[in-house]
Amino acid sequence: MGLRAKQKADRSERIIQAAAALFRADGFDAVRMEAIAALAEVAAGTVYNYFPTKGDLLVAIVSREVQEVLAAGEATVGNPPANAVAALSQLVHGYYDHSLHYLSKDMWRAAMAMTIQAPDSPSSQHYVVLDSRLRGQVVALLAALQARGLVRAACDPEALGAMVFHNLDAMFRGFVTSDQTLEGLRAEVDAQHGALAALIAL
Amino acid sequence: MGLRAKQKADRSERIIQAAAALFRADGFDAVRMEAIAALAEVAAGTVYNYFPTKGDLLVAIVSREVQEVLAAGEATVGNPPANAVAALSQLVHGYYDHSLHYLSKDMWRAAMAMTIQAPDSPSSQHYVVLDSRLRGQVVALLAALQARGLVRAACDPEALGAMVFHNLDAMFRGFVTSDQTLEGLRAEVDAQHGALAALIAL
DNA sequence: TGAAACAATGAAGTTCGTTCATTTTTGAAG
DNA sequence: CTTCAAAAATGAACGAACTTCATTGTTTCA
Repeated sequence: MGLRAKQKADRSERIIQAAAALFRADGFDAVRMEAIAALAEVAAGTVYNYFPTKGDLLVAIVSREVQEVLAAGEATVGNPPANAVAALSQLVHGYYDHSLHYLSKDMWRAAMAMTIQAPDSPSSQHYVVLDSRLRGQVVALLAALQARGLVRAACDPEALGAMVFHNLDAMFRGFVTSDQTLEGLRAEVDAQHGALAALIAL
Repeated sequence: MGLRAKQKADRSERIIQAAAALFRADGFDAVRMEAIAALAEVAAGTVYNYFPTKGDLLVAIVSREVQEVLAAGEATVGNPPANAVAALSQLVHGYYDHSLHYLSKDMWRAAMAMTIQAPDSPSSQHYVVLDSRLRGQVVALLAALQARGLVRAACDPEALGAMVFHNLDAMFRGFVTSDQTLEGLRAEVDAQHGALAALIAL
């Protein structure tokens, strides 16, 4: 890697770190691009050579977050607890417990709002891909449980997985748009998964 | 009703109508408050005597939409088809088929985005109330079906109703953020409700 | 060493939602 | 009918920050 490429990687990383720190501290809307540039020790215009819009900067951080929970989720899907509720809990708690590692509630709200309002922008499409990867993981978990005889054969993992994921997503949206705690969120989904498991578990 | 009150009602209605027409035609973001005021034949400042922000104007239109589908849904809840899938279909198709009556996809996206990004604003809280009324109606339908012996007694209508509603909501979000047709949307949820009914119906 | 390609710089522009001092209209009392 | 206080309408001007782009600087390679 030549000098130019190294500098590019360095700057990109510094910009992301600066943005993440400021977004968390002051809120997405309150942070000016100038401030990010200053903390990253570049000029404002330079930020735009790396991230086309302020929103792309946010999505880059979200992406990091989601990649990590996806990787952690692989372990659960590959070797799930021998119980439908416990397996779902393990996967979902993994998602939720890491959700505030890089991001704040405010940042999640900004990312979600952007994705809904401008679904055709490249960064929104990136977000949608991450979302469907998470959905795929829930589906895969249900399928794995079914293969192990822990979920009725009559269940459709694709349809039920989608429902479960949509529910997770809605609960998470409720979490980031209120002052609910992580404990409260976990308790709420666990209750729902208990109700569902009564129907699908063997 | 005195002249002053009548004029107030008149102007409020004219402003809503003007906003609805322009939002549909040109998209929420593209419409300037000046244009709404001009079409309603008032001054820009006057609009703000009736609606505190541009977003409130949008939520007022959404509110009208939701009030109407809630009223229509009452009929289904009070006298549901004698079959879980048919009952859910009837209720949900009522929601979906009316969703583009006053609003466009773009307007739904704008309303959803606002509500997520600024959940504490009065108009967002209004939106949340409407949302939970809809959720309550789905729960009430499941409870009604259960009372008629069409759904297993072991099911928890509260938990399952919430899951079903969150799923409806997610599918609708997918609809308004893509070029999916209403037919496509209906088919998708019907498939999921079929999968669910296999588990909960008697 | 020189020049072409690539990247950084940072000051200025643009665009609307919103505000508010001023003017106009309304309603009721004398 | 007149007066006047309260309510409402008016529309010009503001403000704020994301993004652009002409200019300047740096790296690469023959």
